[in-house]
Amino acid sequence: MPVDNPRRSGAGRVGRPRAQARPDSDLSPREEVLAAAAELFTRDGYAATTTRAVAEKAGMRQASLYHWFAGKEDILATLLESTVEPSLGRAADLLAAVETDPAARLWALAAYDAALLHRGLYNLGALYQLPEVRGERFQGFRRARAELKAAYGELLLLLTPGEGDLELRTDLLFGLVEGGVAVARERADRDADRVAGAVAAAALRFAGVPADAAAPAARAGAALLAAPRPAAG
Amino acid sequence: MPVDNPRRSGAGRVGRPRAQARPDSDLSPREEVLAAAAELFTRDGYAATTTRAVAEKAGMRQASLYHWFAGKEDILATLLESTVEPSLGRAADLLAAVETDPAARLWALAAYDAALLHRGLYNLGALYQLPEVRGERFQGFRRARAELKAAYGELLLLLTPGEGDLELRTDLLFGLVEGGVAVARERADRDADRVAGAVAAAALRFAGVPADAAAPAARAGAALLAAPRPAAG
DNA sequence: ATTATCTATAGATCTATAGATAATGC
DNA sequence: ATTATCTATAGATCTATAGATAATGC
Repeated sequence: MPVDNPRRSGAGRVGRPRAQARPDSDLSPREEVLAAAAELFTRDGYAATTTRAVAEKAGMRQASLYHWFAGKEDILATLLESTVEPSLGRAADLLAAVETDPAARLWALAAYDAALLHRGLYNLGALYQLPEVRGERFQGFRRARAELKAAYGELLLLLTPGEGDLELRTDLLFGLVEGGVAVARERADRDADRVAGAVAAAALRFAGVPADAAAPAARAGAALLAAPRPAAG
Repeated sequence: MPVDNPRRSGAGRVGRPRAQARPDSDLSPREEVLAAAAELFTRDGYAATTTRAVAEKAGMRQASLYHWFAGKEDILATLLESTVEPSLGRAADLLAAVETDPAARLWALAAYDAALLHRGLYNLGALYQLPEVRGERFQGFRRARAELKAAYGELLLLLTPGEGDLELRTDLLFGLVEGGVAVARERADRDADRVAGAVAAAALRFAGVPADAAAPAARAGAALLAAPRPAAG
């Protein structure tokens, strides 16, 4: 089986050289494939993207893909997992910060998550809807996404105790973030931070945070994101 | 070219009989194809659904599809258009009702739209994200959807005059409805009206409607939907 | 004559595997 | 010996077209 982090560049790479030599990319071949796939999947759609197109964009032949991934689904699953994980890590930190105003924590979670969905190559938000994602290989991703949603739910409960239908309201809050970014992303001229701030403000209103409390909560939330993350343990 | 509404059932249908006779369906062959495609596209995804599967579910052979539609894309475009159009009609009525409280009108629009997205076979909300939808055949759909979004924007402007960034906030409101329904739909045990009510309530909060004004606005909005639609002028 | 269907199939892919090859590692 | 790549291709589809056929309409 291939090693996760082979020497990335320079002379003296193990293995047969590529048919099309390319400038050194600083990425491992595995990462090159993921980056290529992320761009093509989001631009052209998962089903419409061929393994050949991914491989060529990554600088290798179609068959070489299979040295790094079990198949096309494996690539998608890896990408999806890598998109939720950072938000999930943040969510854990924010849930643990029990002394901090829940409104600030919700602002921080929504802003972080929205910025991640918006930025980078990855508008994988849209891919969540894919029926392929129902398959077994995607269980890890689905679990992580459900956990992230549950974090929104916990903060929402702190902000609106006593209101019924928490589960449905959690789904709508989560849908606001994912769907809001998806629609906002249809215009190319917006930067991630602006969208993230607007999404986070909307999340606070959704959670019933009064208008005069919103601005301080946003400031506190931004400060949470700026601070170094607490060490695990 | 085929006629839009051929005799739907009974003995004496024009044309060669189907290979697999079926109980009369009350639908025209065209409608049978659309119903079959709607279910398969949303269940298995557009790309993963073959023309053969659609045809067989509709009770005809694969090639017979092409008598009614120019191709697979044509079927999808027709479906998408038919999903937005009713909401668009409602939106026009609601924008014209200038004497009515904008909060009630926004409630009505969001609830109607959400219920439509949630109900029926059609969770075509998810298909909006498809890269195929960028093609030329989908221009009509895209225009209709943009017009629907603009209606949300007009009501939002009435409710929050003076707040900046109206365009981005409109996108987020629209994303809240589409995305909220998409996530809420992941659980099968919710009925459309409950989801629609929750989405509409969230839309009011998003638009800054104060908590004590929300319940009356919801009642007035529901009344708007219950009343017969005004005749076109 | 017109219509709605059918059967048959050309042509175009696309994924994944088999097996060879050209580097470095030891 | 190990690794990362390559070339070649089997096998499986899938869409859309060509042309025939079996009803009703007039």
